[in-house]
Amino acid sequence: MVTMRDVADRAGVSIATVSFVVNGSKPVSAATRSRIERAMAELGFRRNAVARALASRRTHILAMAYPALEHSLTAASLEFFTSAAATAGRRDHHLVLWPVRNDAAELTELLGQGLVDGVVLMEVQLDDPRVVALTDHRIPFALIGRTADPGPLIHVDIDFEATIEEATRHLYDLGHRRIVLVSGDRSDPSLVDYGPYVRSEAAFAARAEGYGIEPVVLASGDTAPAGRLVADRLLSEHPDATAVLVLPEYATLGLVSELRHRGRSIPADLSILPLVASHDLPTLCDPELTIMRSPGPDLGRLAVEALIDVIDGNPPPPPQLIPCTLVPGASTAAPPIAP
Amino acid sequence: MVTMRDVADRAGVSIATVSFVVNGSKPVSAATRSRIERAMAELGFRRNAVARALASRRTHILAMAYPALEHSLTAASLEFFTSAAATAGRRDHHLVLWPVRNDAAELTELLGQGLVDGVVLMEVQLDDPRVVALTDHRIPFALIGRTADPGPLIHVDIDFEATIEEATRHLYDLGHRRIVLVSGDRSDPSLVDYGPYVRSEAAFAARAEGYGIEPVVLASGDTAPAGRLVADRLLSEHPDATAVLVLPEYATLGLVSELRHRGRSIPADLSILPLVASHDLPTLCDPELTIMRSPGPDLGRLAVEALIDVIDGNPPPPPQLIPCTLVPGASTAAPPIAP
DNA sequence: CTGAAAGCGCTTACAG
DNA sequence: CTGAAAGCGCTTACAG
Repeated sequence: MVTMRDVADRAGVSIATVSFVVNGSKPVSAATRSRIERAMAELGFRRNAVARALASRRTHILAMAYPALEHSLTAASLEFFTSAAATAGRRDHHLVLWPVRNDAAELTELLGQGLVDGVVLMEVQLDDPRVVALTDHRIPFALIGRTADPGPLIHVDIDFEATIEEATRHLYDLGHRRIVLVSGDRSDPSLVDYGPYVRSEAAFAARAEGYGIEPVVLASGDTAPAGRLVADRLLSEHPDATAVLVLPEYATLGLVSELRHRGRSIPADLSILPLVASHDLPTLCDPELTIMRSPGPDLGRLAVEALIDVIDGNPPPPPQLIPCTLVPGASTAAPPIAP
Repeated sequence: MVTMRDVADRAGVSIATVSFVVNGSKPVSAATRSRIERAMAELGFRRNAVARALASRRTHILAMAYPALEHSLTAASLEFFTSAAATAGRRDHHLVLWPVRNDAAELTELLGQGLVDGVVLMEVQLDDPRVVALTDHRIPFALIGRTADPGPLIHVDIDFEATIEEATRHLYDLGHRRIVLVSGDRSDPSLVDYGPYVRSEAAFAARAEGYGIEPVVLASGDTAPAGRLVADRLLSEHPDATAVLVLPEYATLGLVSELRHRGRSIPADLSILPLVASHDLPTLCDPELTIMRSPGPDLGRLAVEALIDVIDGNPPPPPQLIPCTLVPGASTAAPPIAP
């Protein structure tokens, strides 16, 4: 391994000076700088990140905590990750996906080791023990999502109110008056308290009231089979529905497939509009879906930028709520019977 | 931060002795051990992993290199990751998903920093520059997949020959004599050289010859729309086919959906059998698919165990090839016209 | 069984 | 602009 010592010897300077040019942390004369740079190139010097971390108390590693062993990573989470990683790279940090069980203990264990400078937390519960652990530890962290009362916590999230507003208006303007929201399955213990479901249901209730329509909500797990089951309930319990907003992304697949299997034409008989959709969701269905596109890439980037700002000792940017945006496809149209 | 110094002072011993009990690296008398353990508990001591890494030259971090910015993580890769991470945890290591562009340069950059003790490489090409970079760097690594000639490289992979053999026999025994293999799109520059496609096509050709049937191969990208397109070609170019083996996992979704849309009944008219399927694939389709289940979890575990063995200086276990296993579902049956 | 000390490869006041 | 030196928090021969 080539060390700064080796470079310093070959360039005839002290290791401090080598450090100054490697980090650009202090002015160095052009002459000695070029001697050092040549020595580094000739020796193939690479700064050891572990030693740097110990001396500077910064590992430059950011962990995206991910409950790997609980459930599979969703497409939405992957969008956060990809964009967050790219942003971190641009700012001289590594962002890695770190499997951590969905409770506070394993996270605390990780933090105690001092390997990471900051944490990005996804799938935040309204009342999340991991947020408590992070706060107690005084480690910088950013939420993608938010607790019931995030206060001054650094966070970015989807603006569910604005998303529901635009989605509902889109359907209303097409003429729909019987709109069903398929939300998440709140009986699942890990989701009783899941912000996106809670906030969307509340926003839908408010919006529906504003439009004078009934706010019907069906719960569904986030899998294709669960989506098929909800298609059943939709047809039997709400046969007059003409449009469906869908929150759990994978349920959409089963819902659409089962509705078509039962002879319903989309969008002629029923309009389908997923509310927080990843990039690839539309092509997974036939017809290609109209979606509310998730701002996942933006959220991943903003979360990491805020996090690194705080680590650097800068004031954190204010929390940001970003709505999903309507991307036209072939799954929404006017209802079969004009109102 | 509580350090070993603090613990040593409170227990009235040297930091060396503290280190011995923390690591269990040397015998310590019961009396002083319990004094130290009490001191650690009272102070809430957590060993600093960065200092440990610098002193011991082992970070205990394993990177699963993942080309995040090139394409999204597939369900199959996630299965590797989850199982690999769990295995690493059991053996006192962290396995994290590290976004690294799919060329040698960024990987070399990462290795140079000395942050990781070993690397697990996925989506290995037959001729893979990353393998060269890893070898040159003399860092321990394990492949999930393999190069054209892996030689003594540590690797685990799917046994494509056995998988094709079992899948083809399953269909043949049901009575099928017109079997099409949907393989990957080799015109994609990143996949010209992709082992699973190359090896499966070769194995299928050999097997088909053994059964005296024609080895028809269609190429498809690994997306649902690509799967729809291949359904087109299947019906127009090979209208007499009665069964389809499918390699690109996501293409299966589009293929099945388009075939049903065109009025083909599965499995009455056509049997569909995905060859390397993740756990959740069957439920994404209706009817639920018969699949060749990927041994992803086994491969992830075996790769990490081999890797840690080598890092520990033990002889590496021999390479392992594991076939996919047939999991019955509702997408294969006898062909419509008995042979 | 336990301790003093060197050392891992850097960063960073401090001096000049 | 440059260097000598302390220090980051551990591990690990080496002695006793």
